[in-house]
Parts: sequence; C-alpha cells; structure tokens
Amino acid sequence: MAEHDAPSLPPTAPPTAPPTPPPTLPPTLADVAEIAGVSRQTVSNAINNPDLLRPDTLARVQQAIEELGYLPNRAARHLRTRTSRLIGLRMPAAAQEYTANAAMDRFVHALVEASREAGYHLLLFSGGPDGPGATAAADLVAGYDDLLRSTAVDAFVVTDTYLGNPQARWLAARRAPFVAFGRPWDDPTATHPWVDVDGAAGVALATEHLLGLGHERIAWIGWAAGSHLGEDRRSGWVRTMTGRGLDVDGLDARVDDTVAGGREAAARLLDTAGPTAYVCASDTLAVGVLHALDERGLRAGRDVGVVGFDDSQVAQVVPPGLTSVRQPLEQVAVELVRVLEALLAREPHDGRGVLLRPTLAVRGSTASR
Amino acid sequence: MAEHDAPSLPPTAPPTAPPTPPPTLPPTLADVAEIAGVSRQTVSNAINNPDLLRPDTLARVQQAIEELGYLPNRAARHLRTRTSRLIGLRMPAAAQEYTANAAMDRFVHALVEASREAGYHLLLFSGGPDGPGATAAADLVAGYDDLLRSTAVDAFVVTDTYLGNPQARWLAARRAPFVAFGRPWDDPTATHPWVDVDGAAGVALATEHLLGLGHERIAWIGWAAGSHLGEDRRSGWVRTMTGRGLDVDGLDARVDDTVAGGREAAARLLDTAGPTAYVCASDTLAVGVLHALDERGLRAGRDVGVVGFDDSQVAQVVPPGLTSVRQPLEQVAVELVRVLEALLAREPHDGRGVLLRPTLAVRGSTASR
DNA sequence: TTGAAAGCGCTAACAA
DNA sequence: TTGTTAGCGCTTTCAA
Repeated sequence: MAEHDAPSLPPTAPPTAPPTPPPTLPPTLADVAEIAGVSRQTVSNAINNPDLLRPDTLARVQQAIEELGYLPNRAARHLRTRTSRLIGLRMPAAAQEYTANAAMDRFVHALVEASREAGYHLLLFSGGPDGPGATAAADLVAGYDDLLRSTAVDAFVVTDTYLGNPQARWLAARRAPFVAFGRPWDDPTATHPWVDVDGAAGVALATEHLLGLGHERIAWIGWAAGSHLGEDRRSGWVRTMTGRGLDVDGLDARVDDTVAGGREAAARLLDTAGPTAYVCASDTLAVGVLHALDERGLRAGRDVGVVGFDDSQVAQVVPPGLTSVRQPLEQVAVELVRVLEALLAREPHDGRGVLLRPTLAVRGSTASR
Repeated sequence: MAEHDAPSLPPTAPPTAPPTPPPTLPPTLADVAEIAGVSRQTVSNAINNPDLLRPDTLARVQQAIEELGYLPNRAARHLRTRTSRLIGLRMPAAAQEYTANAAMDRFVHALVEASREAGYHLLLFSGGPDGPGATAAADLVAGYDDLLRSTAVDAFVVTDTYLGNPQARWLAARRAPFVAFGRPWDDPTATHPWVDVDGAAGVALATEHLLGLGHERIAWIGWAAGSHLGEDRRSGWVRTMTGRGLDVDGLDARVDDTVAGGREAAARLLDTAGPTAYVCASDTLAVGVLHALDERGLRAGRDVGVVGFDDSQVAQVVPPGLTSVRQPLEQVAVELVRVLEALLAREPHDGRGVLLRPTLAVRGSTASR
C-alpha cells in the first residue's frame, strides 16, 4: 500500500538536489516539458488541445505526464482562465428539528455526483451565524457576495428559494451566474434559469393512487396559506379530486409543519369529515397522521391510507412504511448542472425553467384495502 | 434591491474606457493602490500586515478598499501562497437506504460552520461512480489523489473510516495533511490525528439511564462481530451491566443493520430472555424493536424501554419518540478544524486523538415506568 | 514605513 | 506543428 503510486521523487533527495521540503512539491508543466523535450506551451496543448499536436509528440508528452503523475495546478489555471470549476452551494441554516431539510442530504449527494461528471467540484459555504437578527438581506447574501468578489466560484446553485428569494434577485442584479432549485414564485418578472419539481403533479399522483385504491373521501393536510410551495402542492389535490367530481369541502386542514400539527389536524378531520385517506404536504405531517390513527386504534394502510411528501428517511422506517412523493433529486442535480454549463458557455437562455415530475414511493401506509 | 452594493463601475462605461464585458471584472489590488495613491505592495500589507503601515496610510487604503468593494482574488493568492483555504471532504457513496448516513447531513452542516469560522470553505467531492467493482483501493483514493496533485485543497477530513480506511494510510504515506473522523481501529501503528466519539461511553450512558429507570434485564442489539465500531459500542453495555453485577448472557443479538434485523432480534429475545429494555447500536435497529413491540401489543416507554444510537431524524418523529445516543457532531467539527489548523501550521502533533463524549436525547421510548 | 522587482504555474496571442 | 512572450493578481524578498 505504501508504495502504491508513490511521489515521483525518492524520499531521500540526492546530494546534488536542493533540500526539498518534506511534502514534495507536485510536478509542474515545466517539469513535464523538460522530460518530454518540448516547450511548456506544447504540454499545455497536449492537455487542452491535443488535436494540435503531431501524434508522436503527443505520445511523448503524455508519457512524461504519466511518468511524473502530473496534474495541472488548479490555482494557476484558475488565475489564468478565470474559471475555478467550482460551484458554490450555500447550506441553509442547520435543521433545528426534523423539517423541510429532509431531502437536503440526498440533494447534496446528487449535486456532487452531477458536478463531478461535468468536471466541477462543489464549494459549500454558509452565510454566517444564523442567530436572531441574522435574517436581514445583507446577511443572506453575505456568503454569496464574498465568493463572487473573490472569484472563488464560477456559479451558484441557489436552493433556499422558499424564503422569498432575495438571493436570486441580488445575484441577477449582479449578473452573477446561478441556477435556482425552485421557481421564482413571488417574482414573475424574474428571468433567471431554474429547475424545480412539480409538487402539484406529485400530489396529484398521490391522490390518484388513493383513488385507485377505492378511496373517495381523501383529505389534505397542508401548510398555512401564503406558502407558494404549499399552495402548489395543495392544488394537485384539489385538481384531482374535483376532476373526479369529488367534493373537497371540509376535507382539508392548514397547520404548521410539525408532527403535532399533523396529528391534531388528522384527529379533527376524523371527527368532522371522516376521511378514509390523507395526503400531506410533508412527511412530518404524515407522521403526525400516523400518530393520530394509532391513538384511535386505526391501522394505517388497512383502515386509512396516508401519503407523505419528500420520501425522507422517516418514510422508509416508520411502521408500516409511509407512502410518499419522491422528488427526482438526481435528475434535478443533472439538470441544474446542465443549465449551469450552458450559462457559463454563454449560450442564449430561453427564459423557461425546467419542471420535473416526482414519483411515488408506495409503502405500507397505502396497502390495498 | 438592485442598487444595493452595486458594482463599482457604472453600467454604461465612459466613452474613453474599453468596452468591458458585461459582468464587470472585480477590482484588483492595483485598482485599490491607484485610488489610495500607494503601491500595490502597500495595499497587500494593509490587508495582511496592517501593523506595518502608518495609521493614516492604512486608513486611506482601507477607505479605497471599502469604496471599491475590494476582496483579494483567491486564485492569485492561492497560487502565490500555496494555500487554497479549502478543506476537502469526500461524500461517501449515496445512502441507498436509510443507514449509517443518518448523521451525515448534520455533520456536513457542522463542518461547514466550523470551517467558516476558521476562514475555510468546504470542497465536496465524490470518488467516482460507486458501481460494482468500484471498491478497489485505487478508486477509493482517486478523488483524493486528484485534488492533492492539483493542489486544490489544503487538507482533507476523512470520514469513511469504517471501511477499513485505506484512505488514511494512503494519505499518510503521501504526507498529505488530513484529520480523520474516526479512530484507526485496524491500524494501531497509525500516527495521524483523529477525532472520534466515544461510542462505548454513549452506550454506557444509555444503559445507566435505563438502570436508573429500574430496568435490570437490558438487552443489546448490535451488529455482526468484526465491526470495531460495533464492538466498541457493545462494550459500553457489557461494562455497565457487569459493573452493576448484572448478567448479560443470552441478552444480546448480532444482526444486520436493518429494521427487519432489529425487529426479528427483538422478537427472539422477547421469547428467550424477556428483557424489559433494549439498547441498540443504531436507530435503525431501534425502530425494528419498536416494530416488534408493536406487533406484540407492547408499548415502548410504558412496557419496554428502547434506546437507539445517532439521534437521527427518525428518532425525533417516530412514536412515541425514540431515546437515542447523540453524537456531538458540532463539537467534532470544531475539533477537526482545530486539529487541521495546527497541522497546517506545522505545529508538532502529539499523536493522540481526540475522543468526545456523546449525550443522550431522552424521549418517550424510555418514559419512566 | 513604503516601493520595486520577481515569480507562483498556467494559457492566450502571436511568431516561427 | 511548435516555441516565445506576456501576463492573470497576488505576496515574498529586498532595497530605498
């Protein structure tokens, strides 16, 4: 293991060599050029424009590169080309409790992978302490501003659009390259590129699934009005129900995104409307519904159908398994990177966003009756 | 919003100026120097060695910096100083199902935050496709190797030590600066710095908590022998039980880290040993125990105590709330960065790792009887 | 206390 | 097809 792909210079430097610092400096373009007997520029071309070289020269250079284990110094390349091949991603405020960040982990994974395939790395940053009073616009964009001014990243992926999205407007005003994960709900004039998941379609999918199982009194438990994201998801339920000629009156609740909120809403609806199934705006709310059913001695899946949203870890392990709308985050990541590449290549942007359809992860909470 | 902290040059360039590309180039040291009427070097000193300047010169330079919104170009600084102020972190293979990655999200958050406070950013990478056959050592270190040779990061945080940790050995052989989150279990000769959480102490804490509630027949559900991590956690249970003169024979199970594994083990133990409480090596297993209790009509917390490990999102929302050992990941992150800074400052390393004590998040599954 | 010169490693522009 | 020159923006060294 120790000798695998070891540094090219021997650990004990020959007496003629100057005393090199312990961690041997990586080889440079000049080193390769010397070994291959060509100029530095030719080595550069061998890497960036191999077509320009005569085959035999190319082969000689490539062998020298191989021999030395050469890789271009990113800082030098960055400085010269003005591209860092780094994509900036701000980590939203740490999830205090289990909330909307349920899918963040999966998304970051997917984005790292998609970026890698495009030759980019992800630079993670945070906007400073998220204490009280730190919500001013200046603080929200602080991290972006620093990275932009220090030319540390080529572009940003902006995720926390649900906050009202001052970042997107600010970045757009700065002409900074970025793609948003999330539609510019509250700014119809926005022209920046974005990728989003069609929440309404996801909820429609969930509702249809329940209809297919024979449910007709399907309730909706969502968030307080005013959240674009929440209203969008709710509309999928309304659309599907009314499309089947089913009434939605009295079958919905608007609560905080907590387990307790879901539990209380479910219990209340059970008393007033007696639904046979619930579709929820989040897994958190759905778990609350499971609680409520449990307390009444009702069995999720057998007695009452329940569907959540986000396909979080919880959905996978909570008994009897929670059916949940799953965002295609891998696909989102690929699209984000694709749009970013087009943006950085200055390709004209048609101003339309990319809307992806979620899928449904079916589990025990909607077992057939 | 649009004019907030706008680029320093007017959008319409004066006729004498060359046509600047749309996204105005950020100001450089030279720009600041000109405005302040000093040399570039003096501006550099104003930033890096302000003590060297006469107060009035310093003030003049600082005002020019402010005026221009100047921030040093990271690529240039990186090239010159050979430090990127970037910490590399490899994202382990995407969590296929809910498994050990339960805490990864929280850890990344914590590390971003700790890094920021030390003036570092996090560079996320992955080691290429994680398909079958991609587990060879060469692939495991591929991502590290590239970043190292291209001098993209100053140091690494290595997390996936449970795999047997070829990375740590490889990085050490390369003399690459890194800190491991996790002890070098299978290599007692390793001398690299590490930070870890005392799993045995965490399980001991859990066991004592149950003893304090009056439990005496406390079972252990852990992983198959051979996992250092698992054996360490198990030892906390053995130590605490025997310390109280309680017998552990027949009270433990070794299974795969799945909900089904935990469920079956719990059921089996219920039949053979009749424990009144379970301590588990993971939240996944603990959820399995909850399933088993549920199936027997037993109530977690009231009838049987259950404790998990990792304080995952699941522990927070699964009814009736799962008591769980919580790793101090924020503290881990701070220590990792502290050790890294010492390492990069070439401070002598005493060869001892940092071992942190977890806490216990108490919830309904260990309600007092 | 400030400035001038040199150079980190690379690539764009041009010349041979 | 290959080589030469210059310079990206910064800091280190040394001189004033």
